[in-house]
Order: sequence, then C-alpha cells, then structure tokens
Amino acid sequence: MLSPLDPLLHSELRLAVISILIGVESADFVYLKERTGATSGNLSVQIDKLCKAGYIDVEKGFVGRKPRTLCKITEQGRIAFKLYVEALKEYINM
Amino acid sequence: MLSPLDPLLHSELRLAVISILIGVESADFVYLKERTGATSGNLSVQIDKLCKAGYIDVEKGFVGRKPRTLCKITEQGRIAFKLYVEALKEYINM
DNA sequence: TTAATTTGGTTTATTTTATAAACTTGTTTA
DNA sequence: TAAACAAGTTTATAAAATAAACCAAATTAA
Repeated sequence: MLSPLDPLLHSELRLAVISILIGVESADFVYLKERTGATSGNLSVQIDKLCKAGYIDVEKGFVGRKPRTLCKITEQGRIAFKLYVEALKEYINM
Repeated sequence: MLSPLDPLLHSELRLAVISILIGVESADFVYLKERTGATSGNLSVQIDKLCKAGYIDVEKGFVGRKPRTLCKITEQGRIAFKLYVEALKEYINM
C-alpha cells in the first residue's frame, strides 16, 4: 500500500517554506513571504506550525530597529522532508 | 516563484486514486478502497470530486447482482496529473 | 511636529477540506 | 426469516487553510 504523507509537509505553503529552507543557511520572514507569495497571516501561522513540529528553528530579533524573524531548517526537518519526498515518489511513480 | 499545486490533486486520497488509475485501464470502488486503505465514505466523496472535476469517468452498474462503480482516468485527468507532478518537482528539487 | 503610511508581523474569524460515523438498499447466509 | 454482509451514500464533525482585521514601532510627508 502507499505510504502515508506527513500532513505537516503535505501543505502547499509549508512545503514551499521547507523547500526554500532546504537550499539556504537561513531565511527571514520577508524573504519567505516574497518567495512564496503568501500573505503575512498565512505565513505566520504556517511558520509557527513548522516550528512547533520541530521542523524549523525560529529566531525573532531585530536588525537595527526592524524586527526580523529568521527561520532555519532543523535536522528533524530535513529528515521529515526526505521521508515525505520518498513517500511522494510512490504516488507519482518515480 | 513556485508553481501553484492543483488543489484537486494535492490531497492524499485523491492523489492515491489518480496514481492508481494512471496505471490501469480501470478500477472499481472495492479495488480502490483496498489499495488505498480509505474508508468507503471518504473514498466515495473523493471519487465524486474527481468525477465532477472531469479527471475521472465513473460508471455505476451491476456485475451479476452486485453494484459496481468503475473508475477510469480521463485525458483531462492525465494532463492535470502531469502538470501537478511537474509543479511538485519544483518543490522537491528534482 | 504631528498626521499618514509603511514595515513586519500577530490574532481572530471564515471558509474549505478531509474524515468518520451513521445510514441505506439490496443480497447472502445461517 | 432474521441476522449479517456488501457496496455504497449522506450527513456531521474535526481540522486546515486562508483571509481579514488588527497592532506596535518606525519612517515619511505635510
């Protein structure tokens, strides 16, 4: 039977965020928003979920006087993504 | 920016159904239920959505005295699946 | 200098989905 | 002939995604 798909990753926006974070050291809220085209509200919620799941680390601080939310994928996130991709491949027959 | 993912296909069960139908001439309700492990109710609903979207053809009939729901992917379904897979690849960096 | 706008978000409300539970109709089987 | 089963459908509930409204601080414009 087909492997189940991690519901935390099987979400367009969360998958996009993880997909971006996989390729970079870290990315901030503004960058993720621009790259994904998401609304702030939606992005905020989804970042929170990924953080609570332990898939990303979120560091809130300031750069100069502006707030900055920095996101970084965790090892757990990398593993979950890898497993998700493997499961997905069963569905798209690759 | 990342391509949007067809919401009709970006659903675990509907994707599983299409994935199975891609590989066979046709498949009936019972077979799909067994292969996906879904409940009847869920499967029924999702088959309906795929049908209404024009991604599959559904033929309800009888074999002997037992009802049989036969599903078959349409050309539109094949195309949608192909596009979905292409879009997905952007996310999983392939 | 103070009023409006922008930036970088968060919170709350709404809509949509997925899923499960309950139900139906006809058919075997005991 | 009553109980159980098969093949679904319908309805109710739970969870998700998304948008809209909001907020605080900083910047810009009048």
